Amino acid sequence: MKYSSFFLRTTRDAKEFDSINATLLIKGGFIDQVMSGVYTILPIGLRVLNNIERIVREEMDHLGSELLMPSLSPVELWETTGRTGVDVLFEARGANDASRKRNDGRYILNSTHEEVVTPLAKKNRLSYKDFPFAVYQIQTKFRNEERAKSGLMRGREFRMKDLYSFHTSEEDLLAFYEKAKVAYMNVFTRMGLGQDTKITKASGGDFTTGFSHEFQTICESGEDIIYINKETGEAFNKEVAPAEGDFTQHNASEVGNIFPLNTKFSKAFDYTYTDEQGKQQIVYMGCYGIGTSRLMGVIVEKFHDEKGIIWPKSIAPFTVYLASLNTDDEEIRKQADDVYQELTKAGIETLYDDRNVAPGAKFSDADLLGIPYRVVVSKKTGNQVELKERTQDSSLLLDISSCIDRVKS
RNA sequence: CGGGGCGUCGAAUACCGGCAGUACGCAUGGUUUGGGACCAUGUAGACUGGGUUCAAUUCCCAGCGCCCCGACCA
Repeated sequence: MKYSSFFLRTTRDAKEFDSINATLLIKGGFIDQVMSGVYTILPIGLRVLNNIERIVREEMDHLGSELLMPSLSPVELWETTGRTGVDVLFEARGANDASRKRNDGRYILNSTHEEVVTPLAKKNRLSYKDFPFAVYQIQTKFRNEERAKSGLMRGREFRMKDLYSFHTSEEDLLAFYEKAKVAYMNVFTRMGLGQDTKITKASGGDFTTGFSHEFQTICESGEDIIYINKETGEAFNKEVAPAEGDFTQHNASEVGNIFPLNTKFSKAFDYTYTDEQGKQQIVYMGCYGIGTSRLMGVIVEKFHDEKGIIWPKSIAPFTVYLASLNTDDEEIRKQADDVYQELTKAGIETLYDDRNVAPGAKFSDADLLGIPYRVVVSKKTGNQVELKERTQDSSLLLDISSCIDRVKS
């Protein structure tokens, strides 16, 4: 991708926002605020989000089948489960519904999808032979947070992966629940968050009288407080923290949350299956969420320095930032074009800064954007290139082929 | 949802009851090119509605929006 034709604009003098992720993502042109808690994901930001969601997909495909449910649903479904009173729900109606005297103009902008997925499953999974099964989606969710804040950490519209599992017994549900924990940790580990992400006991909230489990990433700007038992390593959300024991306290941000729903929604929708004896039995369900856009914010909070973002290689928007200096020199321009071709041919995703701007502007953009490798072509580099990692201060002068080998290794 | 603050060129800010300023960006020309270069010229701005006043961007009221603190966060 050539910088000059990419829809990307960084700013030098953006003001400081209430969180590091908001400041760096806005300065770097990853996101643009449309209103409180609502952001456009700009092209370079979308590359990151897509990478995050690709990893989530790869892990979730082991658990269930991907589908896509709608953002809009009829309010009647929510009346069935009694969740219309939840105050984060956005209600929507057609602009002309009132004047047309229609009374079917009430919709919910879905904040989660139990109300959609349970009737769906009930349509075609009715025999014990059909169980267990699970479906998931990655989709935009709406929650009317009373106070949106901290950039991507707490928006009113955000991206989420939500998976729903269906079982013939509580034991089977719990077995799947443990498999989901493993898959979740794989996701966070692949993004560099494995060490600092704790499976945390939390309240079951509206869903269950028992515990749910949150995946909490220890993070200064996190909105939650968790306690970790020094002896056992067990983690607890503040809301369920036990009084006994020796604990360390941490700020943390919730990147995932899983609930054993048991029969809450199957009862509401009267979802039963036929067992081997021909009898009707109630279905057991679980739900499992990962906030993918929030993950993007948390990763920035975890991985940055005074110069900008430091993306983990697995989700970086590009692998290489290619900067050609001395762009008015025809020969160097041509050499940089060739290096760009070579990198691209080698399958390395490259942002080629071909702009006619001062070298410092290119270096600071490379740092701010957090791309893992920086490759420089200039009159100093001769017929070689200079390779520098984002995390290191020193650079190496290399032939293009050994540069490619290093980047790919 | 309680409390507070703020709305000024594209973004950031300043001053002011009487011609709205700065540096950034953007445009044009020239000089530059290893850590956000420089010169010249140009470009563009007072959230909306009402009130007070000879005169309102400035003071008052309302609305809308944004931000911060707290509560909330299935």
